[in-house]
Amino acid sequence: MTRKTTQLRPRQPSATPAASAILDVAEQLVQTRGYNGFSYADVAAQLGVTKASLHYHFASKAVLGRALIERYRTIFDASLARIEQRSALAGARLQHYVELYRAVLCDERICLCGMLAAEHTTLPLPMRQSLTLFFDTNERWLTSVLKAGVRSGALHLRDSANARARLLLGALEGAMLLARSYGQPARFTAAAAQLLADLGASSRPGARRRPTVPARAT
Amino acid sequence: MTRKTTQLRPRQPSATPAASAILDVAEQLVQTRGYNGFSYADVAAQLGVTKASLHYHFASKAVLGRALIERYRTIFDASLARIEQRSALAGARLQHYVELYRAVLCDERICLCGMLAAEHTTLPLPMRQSLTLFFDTNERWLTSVLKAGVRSGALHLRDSANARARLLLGALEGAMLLARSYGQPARFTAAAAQLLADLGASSRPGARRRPTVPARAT
DNA sequence: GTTACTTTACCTACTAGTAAGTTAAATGCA
DNA sequence: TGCATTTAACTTACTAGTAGGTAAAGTAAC
Repeated sequence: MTRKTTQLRPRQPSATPAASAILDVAEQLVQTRGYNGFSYADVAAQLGVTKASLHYHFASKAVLGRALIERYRTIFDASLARIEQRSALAGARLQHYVELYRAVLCDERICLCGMLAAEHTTLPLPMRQSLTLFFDTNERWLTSVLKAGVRSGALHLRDSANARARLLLGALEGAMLLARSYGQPARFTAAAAQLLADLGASSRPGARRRPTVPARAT
Repeated sequence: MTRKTTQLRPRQPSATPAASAILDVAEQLVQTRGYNGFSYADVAAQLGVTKASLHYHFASKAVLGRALIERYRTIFDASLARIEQRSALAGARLQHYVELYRAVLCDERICLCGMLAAEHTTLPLPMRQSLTLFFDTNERWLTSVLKAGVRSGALHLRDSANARARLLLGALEGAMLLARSYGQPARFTAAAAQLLADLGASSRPGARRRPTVPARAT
């Protein structure tokens, strides 16, 4: 009698090359078609493997979905850290933040978490929790950048930095949504430029609306 | 030989009470779970009829989906017309426009077309076309309201009325998305208030930022 | 007795998920 | 070093359930 036959679960949760390839394909599918708009069969077909093989790496679709958000958030966090390293000014940091979104959109995708937010009510609890974590992280980062911008005099807010951060986050997600459904990434760029201009930040990194130090002519 | 057997399609496309009940249920389902997140079985179960009965009224899911958007747009258009009748000031009109969205959100839904925009790539062509029509209509209406507001001096825009209309539309859709996934409608209200304040409109209908008549102290 | 509507009974395709067998490489140990 | 044993990484072949959709018969009212 064969007792210990198949036993799922690889050593490292999702860091193996195969698992990461699955995540790549699944991510693209969720960002274009949504969580309810793709199946294990789609992923398997694109990778040229069987569905069962996917189940070996990610026991269920819910587990895969969660891993997707976790990885997305990790990579996003790293991008935010890089922005802080490379740019000191609030305006430039926001500029680069917008650029993160633009890159996604130009790949004919929308933000993974924006998409999942739409499907929120149909998602398993762990996915909903990870989702909130992603938005919270973004909100906190934006809030701190906005606060710094206000302190330095580069930005001018009517309302609290936190409220403005939430507005920005939602507005960028919404702008992506519409820009993609029109197939016009420029719609997103235009919206983002206005949102930043509303903060008193100019649309080009380095420039200022009311420079504290006289701007050097080139 | 039975020649003329079952022949689908009722006289009036979707105006019968039964058809409109189907649309009601389907609309709620799409607004909460998405087009790919509900099935004919769900609608049938909620109405206590069979799936086949639904197919009599709406031959396919795509047909139902299109009818959903068309009806939504018609009703939305009527609401916009009513706003124009009842309010003359741009600020008040925008206020009421926001109120349309808020009502949807407080019903634990998001905008039908915002949801469908997320699922855009998976939708049949007719639905995508109707969707664009909805957004175009909204954009035009907002543009005209903004233009009137600028003319009257009630609003102040840095950019074109059209660009600002697109921003508003996207920002409101995005704010809904996030507010619902947090289960906090107040997040939407806060975002909307800021968006209107950014136009130089105050957050309460009737009031102004720089009143031409001195404000009465209470 | 036709028109409007609904049901029963089905179909095919696809969904997530599972059980058990296969292969190739890593590992334990004589 | 050589062979046995694990184990990671799959595959084949299947499950039960659901998806959207159809054919034909039944009912009820004008």
